[in-house]
Amino acid sequence: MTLSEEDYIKAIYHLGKGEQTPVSTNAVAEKMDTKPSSVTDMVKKLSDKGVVNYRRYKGVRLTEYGRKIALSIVRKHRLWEVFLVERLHFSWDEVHEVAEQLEHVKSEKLIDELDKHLGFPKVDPHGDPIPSKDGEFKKAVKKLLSDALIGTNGVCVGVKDSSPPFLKFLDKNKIALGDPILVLEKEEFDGSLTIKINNKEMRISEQIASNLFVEIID
Amino acid sequence: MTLSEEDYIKAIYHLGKGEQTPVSTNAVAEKMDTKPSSVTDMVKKLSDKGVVNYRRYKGVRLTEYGRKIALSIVRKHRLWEVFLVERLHFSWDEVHEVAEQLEHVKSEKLIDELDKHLGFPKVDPHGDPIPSKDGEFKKAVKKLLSDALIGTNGVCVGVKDSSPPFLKFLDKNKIALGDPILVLEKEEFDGSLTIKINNKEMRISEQIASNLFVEIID
DNA sequence: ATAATATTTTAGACAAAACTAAAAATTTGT
DNA sequence: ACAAATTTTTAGTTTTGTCTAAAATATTAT
Repeated sequence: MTLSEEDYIKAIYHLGKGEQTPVSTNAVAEKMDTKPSSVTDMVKKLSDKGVVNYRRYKGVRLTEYGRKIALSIVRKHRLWEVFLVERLHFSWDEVHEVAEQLEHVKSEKLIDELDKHLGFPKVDPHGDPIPSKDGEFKKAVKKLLSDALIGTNGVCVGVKDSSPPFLKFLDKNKIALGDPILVLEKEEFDGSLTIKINNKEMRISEQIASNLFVEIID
Repeated sequence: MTLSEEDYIKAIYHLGKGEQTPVSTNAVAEKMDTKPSSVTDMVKKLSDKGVVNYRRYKGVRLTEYGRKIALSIVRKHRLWEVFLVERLHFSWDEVHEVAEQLEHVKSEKLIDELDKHLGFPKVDPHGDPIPSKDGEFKKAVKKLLSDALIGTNGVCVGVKDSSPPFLKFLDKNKIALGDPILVLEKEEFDGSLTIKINNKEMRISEQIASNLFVEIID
């Protein structure tokens, strides 16, 4: 697979929400910042290679083979993201561009050893699950903290609102990405939550909770 | 710089022995496993960009600007090699191909953080020096271990005698290329050395020492 | 249902980087 | 010095991935 082919495969994978639904030419073009005619050309090539199913005017979707390739790219991307954040002091919003490049490096040993080196992480710094070597996901569910049930055990994996005031609030309250969170109580009246984070109980408003993404472990 | 341009720059750099001497079109073609006519084309383009000086039929050499680029690529290549060997359990002869890919990843922060992460290594696993960020080398000198002074810190980089018995000896004593060596003591009487290698002290005869090349860090 | 609109494909061109075959310049051998 | 051999360049193609403009198909709105 060439670099360009891999980029298309990844785009089709993401647009297809992990599979199924055929993706429109225009959608791919938009996502890849290219022209629809270019997409048509590439999609024909990928079809010849058995990576996608394509019928003109009807959109495109990955074959089982194409999905395998997509998952291996996603796996590489997310493992590199973990490496960048955990070992090289990148912040979680700086990693994407670099991981985008690293994901194209070809070496099975490299990625297996990287996985081992990082302790076989299950999610990337944004909380998205990392496919295993054989293409399986640990189905981790990402949801807003405000949507979590009482008793939910999760990991703080992202923010919806990334404005400075909100980030500053998190910082001041020592809430960081990767922190485990347990939901203890939920107030009917205002939707505020009592949570346990870093072994400390605290109460947060509905507004805060609805801007924090958590990943539910099971 | 495109990937291809970077490869040419690196080839010209290496063939020019770190600078100076003009390099022939044929030599570049041979090194890059391509045709001389392709080299001519590319070299013209690089000349237009100010990366090389080129006069037809007279060969090509890097400009000061081109040398800067070459050094930054070499720096990346060698830092990645250190990473692969020290952190991901690659052996020193497996790293080249992968480092060849990683060296093209563009991110200043990535390489600076990697450097820091690895503890600012001065040489790669083959004992070749790693250019610093501003393009300086710690001029590494290669000499026979038997010629090294007490206290010398170096890296094992080659053998003079490459006969099976000698190589077998090295293997049995877990002395491998890339291993760092510290000279602790030198016996007047027979020239035998006490060295520290892989965090283990051992004594080796003058004969062994005079067949092992080491690269001295400073 | 059909005209208007939007999407997608086709056809033809272009740039980058490679190649082949032939021409030009340089180097070598006598 | 000059013919032969070698090296290098030029000219013309090819492939990959892109683009524009125009044609074809699908969707939507009346």
